Amino acid sequence: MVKSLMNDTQLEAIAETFAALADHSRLLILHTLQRHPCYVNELCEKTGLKQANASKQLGILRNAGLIDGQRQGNLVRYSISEPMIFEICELVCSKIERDTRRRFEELAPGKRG
Amino acid sequence: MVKSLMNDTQLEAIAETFAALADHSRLLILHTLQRHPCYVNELCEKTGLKQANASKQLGILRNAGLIDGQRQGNLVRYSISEPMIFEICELVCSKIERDTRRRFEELAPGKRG
DNA sequence: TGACAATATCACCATATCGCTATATTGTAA
DNA sequence: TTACAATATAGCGATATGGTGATATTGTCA
Repeated sequence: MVKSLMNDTQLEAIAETFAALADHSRLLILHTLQRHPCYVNELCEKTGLKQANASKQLGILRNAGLIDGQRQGNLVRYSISEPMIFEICELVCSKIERDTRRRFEELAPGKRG
Repeated sequence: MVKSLMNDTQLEAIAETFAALADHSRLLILHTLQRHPCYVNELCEKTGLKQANASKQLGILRNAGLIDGQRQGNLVRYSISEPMIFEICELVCSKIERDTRRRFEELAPGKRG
């Protein structure tokens, strides 16, 4: 077994960041916050998530250091704290598009799209 | 609830890609394959993963379209099929470094590193 | 064909996670 | 203080996942 350039702690930290991104609801939240910061109730309305679930997912995103929440009286205003995630998502999206196109070509070779 | 620019299928596809990246063992495999393609037994040796587990995780990575496996007689040679993942990992790594440094600064303000 | 090697898959246990309801916490205003 | 609103947390059931040993599959060679 080879000595790794990456140690376990680093790998675990990277894995945790990806885990925070690996959920439909949380991606939806991030996608919503990308347009503009939101209070929790707004987020629930826009995403269709229930309040308890939204709070839970927001906590996970905040723990991962991807978003930031600031109390404003009775409300909490969440915003993206790590714009880098959109670069990442764009890379993934382009990969998925490529995959989809390739799979389509395999199914219907020569067809124009 | 607002109409999303991203539909559920797209979000699910993105989430699945991140899920494939959200595991310590799989990151270790990718990190190993980044240096050069490997046969399964080599991979087991280098990563310390057991054969059954390595096969399982390799299957997940292949399903996610991140790696590619080619039979060569009795062996199967795996290689990265999506170099983009290293761009992604680098972005995440730099974020983690930043976070770590910031946390360190908060604990020991003014200290030189 | 049979014996063997490399890899993949199966069945299982332990653990983690999602979304839910109910409840607790925190802040405002009277 | 009480009443109320916004958010967070607890606890639950259902489901998914990681790692394991055992076994199946696939390929090589005699």
